[in-house]
Amino acid sequence: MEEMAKAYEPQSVEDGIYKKWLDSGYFAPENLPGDRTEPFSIVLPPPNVTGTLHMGHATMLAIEDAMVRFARLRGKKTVWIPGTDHAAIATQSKVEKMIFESEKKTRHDLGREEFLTRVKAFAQDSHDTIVNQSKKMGASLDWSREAYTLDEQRNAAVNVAFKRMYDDGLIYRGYRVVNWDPVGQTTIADDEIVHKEVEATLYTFKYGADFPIAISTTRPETKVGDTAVAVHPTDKRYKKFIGKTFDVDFAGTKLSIAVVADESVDPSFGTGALGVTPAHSTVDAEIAQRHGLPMVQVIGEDARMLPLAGPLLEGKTTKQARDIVATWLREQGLMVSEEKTVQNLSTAERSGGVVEPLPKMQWFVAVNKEFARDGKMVTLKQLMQDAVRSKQIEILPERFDKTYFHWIDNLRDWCISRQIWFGHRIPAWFKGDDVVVGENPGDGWTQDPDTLDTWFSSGLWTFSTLGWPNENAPDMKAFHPTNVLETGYDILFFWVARMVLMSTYLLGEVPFKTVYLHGLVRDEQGRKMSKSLGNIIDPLDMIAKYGADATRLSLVIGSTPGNDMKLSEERIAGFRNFTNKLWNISRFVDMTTGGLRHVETVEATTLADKWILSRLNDVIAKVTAHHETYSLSLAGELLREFTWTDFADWYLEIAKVEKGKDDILNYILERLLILWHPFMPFVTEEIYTKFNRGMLIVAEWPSVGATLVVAHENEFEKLQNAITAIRNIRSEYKVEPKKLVDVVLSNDSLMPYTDVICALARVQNLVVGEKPEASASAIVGDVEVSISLAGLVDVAKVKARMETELASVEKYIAGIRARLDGDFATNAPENIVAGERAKLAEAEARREKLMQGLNAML
RNA sequence: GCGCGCAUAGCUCAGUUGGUUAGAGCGUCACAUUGACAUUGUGAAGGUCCGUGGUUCGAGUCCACGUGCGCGCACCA
Repeated sequence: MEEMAKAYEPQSVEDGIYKKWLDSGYFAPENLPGDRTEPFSIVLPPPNVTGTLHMGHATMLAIEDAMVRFARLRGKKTVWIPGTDHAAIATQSKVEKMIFESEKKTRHDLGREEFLTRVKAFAQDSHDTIVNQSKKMGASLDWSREAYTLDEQRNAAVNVAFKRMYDDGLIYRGYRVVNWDPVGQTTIADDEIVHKEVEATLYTFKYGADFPIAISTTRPETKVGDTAVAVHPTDKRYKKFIGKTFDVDFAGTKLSIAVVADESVDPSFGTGALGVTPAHSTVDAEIAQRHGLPMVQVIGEDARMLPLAGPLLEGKTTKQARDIVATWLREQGLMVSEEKTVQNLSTAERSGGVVEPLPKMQWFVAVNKEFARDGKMVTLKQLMQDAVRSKQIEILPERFDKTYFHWIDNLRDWCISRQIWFGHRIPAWFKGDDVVVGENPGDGWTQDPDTLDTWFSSGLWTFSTLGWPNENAPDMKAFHPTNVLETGYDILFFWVARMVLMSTYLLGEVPFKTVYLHGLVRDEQGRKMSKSLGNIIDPLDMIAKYGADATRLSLVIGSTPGNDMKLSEERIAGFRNFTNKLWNISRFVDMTTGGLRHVETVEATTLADKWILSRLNDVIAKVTAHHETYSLSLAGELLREFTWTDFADWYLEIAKVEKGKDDILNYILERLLILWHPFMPFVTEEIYTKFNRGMLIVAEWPSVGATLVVAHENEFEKLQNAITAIRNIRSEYKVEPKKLVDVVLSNDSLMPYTDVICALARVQNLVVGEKPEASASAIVGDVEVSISLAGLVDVAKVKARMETELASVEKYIAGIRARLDGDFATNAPENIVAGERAKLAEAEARREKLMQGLNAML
């Protein structure tokens, strides 16, 4: 038997253990032992192949792995599917940036094919890093099922989904105002926009001297594209102009401006009149549509003015054009006022470019269009709402329900085409004005050059990873809908909502039953971790320094759904101490019981045994329940409390003086390792090898009630006091506990504590009767030490303590009495009142004892 | 503007459906430490549960209003 090292060294064992798991094949459900019928499945939110994993990913892996390992230990047919996301725009812009920095070339210099080769190489690299990091974390992912949002199978799924939606009229092509990112040279979705506050000037002016209404704008250069002025229908100032059209000469362009009435105009803002630029504002485009106004595009894709903007502005940047128009207005005497204001500028999340709303021919998913489903007319929006409203999907924490509904209520058609190269090519083919969606119809047809929004393929993730579009794929039947989707709350809309859309539409079932939203990992001061702040904690560094188990614990314990978490290296170091504690508990049991071994059942003979075993049962029951409701943090805290305080600090101490506990120590330790395994898989697996019971990853979760014993609360307190007494005697008199053999009780002032002393005697294996004698003694070993307890206790201290206690008991009694005298006794439920009465009786008894003791001391 | 959240010990946070003496970790202080544990133990101090009002026999928990902070969405033309 090899002795365990004094301290646990994660670095020397973790890689070996992971390899052992891989070799066992247990990450794949078909290899799991036993006859498993109940499925448990999670698909990993695929990390973007844009780089490396950060603490957010580590949190995701730690939480999901805990869920998955728990399910596996509970005997479920468990699978956790890994994968990565091609993250279209994010990846393409990153590679573009890198290529430009090193070679000063753009993607157009390289050409589509060469550029895509470069992106693929980069993505492959990132992928390998991510996989390696996930393994370091101990993630029990089924690598045999690994998927990639841009691989062949997923592409097949995308094409089928696209065609089906197109055939149902839910995907359409339309000339609409979209968010154009002039830097990335692509359209982006509404939720890829980031608003930034910037200073701007609000110009108020008239289009021309003869135009009767003044308007306000921060973007006068767009006004060359105006076709109307909108006012509120009830606005008395302008009522007389509604329906009229004015021709004006504006900054070198001839404009024809109609005055229309629209409810959406706020009469109290500015002049109460809104210049309508249908081509360069989504809001204006909607107004224009309502009134049948023409759309004039004056800004191009390069964010420069088009010829239609007139000779004065053509070719100028929007900023230059703005100044030109402002100057022109001042010169013409048309400017009414100029004031500083704060403008919320729309920028592209990825490229940082200032978004320019432009009309473009794009592909859209219609979220408000009705289609037939099970004989009823529904919309995609309704499907998304119903899934959550009907509780088929439960969101944790619940409050995100509201956010979810709020978002869907405001949802507009989803623009899914992107003018970038990296991504799923849109499966649409053109020949003149003809369009075919699906396979290449043959010669003379050209495919749409655009690619799909990355979230289109991500939306299919729960089932594209399970073999869809083959609906008879065995994994589809076995594992869909998945049990949990665990992800950060920041992508509730981007991703979660779109998965609900795709799954309910394409499969008619929800993609998952529970959504567990974890918080963001922040630094000690609550700031986001970022490169520029230099406050990033790298998971790999932490694993190297403190071990994967400690890193995982720090991310799971103390983290509740939906709430951000502050993480510091200190915190991780604290959990490293705990992994070491568990190691040393095992080391102690190993050394003192002659080696770790499986014990099937145990019998509780002493008070301490009954207590610790009843605690264990309680912990098993509660930890199991917490896992089932995904309250991982609570489960972890409970386990830590039990392991450190109850088992290590108390029971192990008792075991040092009270022999014959070898079986119970082994019994509890083995079960403790299983209970801890979901949270700290490495150290538990390593210790478990000493039990010679095969691999812990497929052990059997302990059940409650194997040894159901109940110890009275009071007895537990006595034990604690007894242990304290041993320690005090030991330290004050420098007596080794094993040689303490005689206890003399000779002072009446200790009467209130005779129970405690009695318990102490029991722990010491001293023989005592029902009522403690004034003295008790026994001989252990060959040394006899005689100690009078009266001499050990500072009577003044005891008296003071008793007096304090008496005061608080009096107060407590008064409180209960007051309640019982009031309406409480008649109005509260009987069992509650009875409980109060019992507490009162108990407190009174305690008071009686304390008073007796105090009297004796006088 | 619309919506959501948070406020509990010095710090970070738990606190399940209201049940009556509010908990943990870290930190602080005191004591102990030849130990399975360099990473240990025991104990102590520390709280008007943001404020005000309400519902209730009973409120940290439910309701209303207020204050402070944070987040999401939309946007002002």
